Amino acid sequence: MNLPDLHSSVSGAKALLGYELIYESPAGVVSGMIVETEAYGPDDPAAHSFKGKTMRNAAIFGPAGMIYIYLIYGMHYCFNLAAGKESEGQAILIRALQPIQGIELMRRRRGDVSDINLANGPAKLVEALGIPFSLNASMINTGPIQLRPYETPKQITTRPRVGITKAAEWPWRYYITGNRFVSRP
DNA sequence: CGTAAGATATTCT
DNA sequence: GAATATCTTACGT
Repeated sequence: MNLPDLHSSVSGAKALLGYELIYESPAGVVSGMIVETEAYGPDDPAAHSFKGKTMRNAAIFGPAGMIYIYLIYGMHYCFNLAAGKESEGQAILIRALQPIQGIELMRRRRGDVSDINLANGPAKLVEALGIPFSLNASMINTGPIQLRPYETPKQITTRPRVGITKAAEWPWRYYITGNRFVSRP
């Protein structure tokens, strides 16, 4: 297997940087290098799993490598991977990609934006890759979504997570230092 | 450069 | 009724 170390959300968030995330659909192959992630849970008031399992978040409680896709603000989808042991409720949010394959397809899906803006945000990358919500609760590397090593980051920057109010000071956001495709350097 | 508003599903109070 | 792991457009400095 080409899976990174997902034994916890924090170690997985760091290990995923530099991996290539690939989605193969009938429309074509699109992929990008993961340049920014955030860790959620366990015992994390900002995590969707904190208040227990619901219909929406059940995939977080699956085995490491299960895909969790959720709808936020009624409009945007975000892509996560479950981490840790089954039913621990840990997840890693993929926040930004550097486009590699299928850039023309991404441009068509994202509309009239500059290349830097194709996938430099959690909802942007889902739209750019064209990942459908139907892949929620499926496993990475067993279906159309694949992960493989691409590049080893030279340096990783650690910062507080973006867009949350609970546990906002926890430094669980990681990105490749100096990469231009990070959402908020 | 900056701040503000709008879209609107799911969950919690 | 209010908040939320967001993005885009509009408008003020």
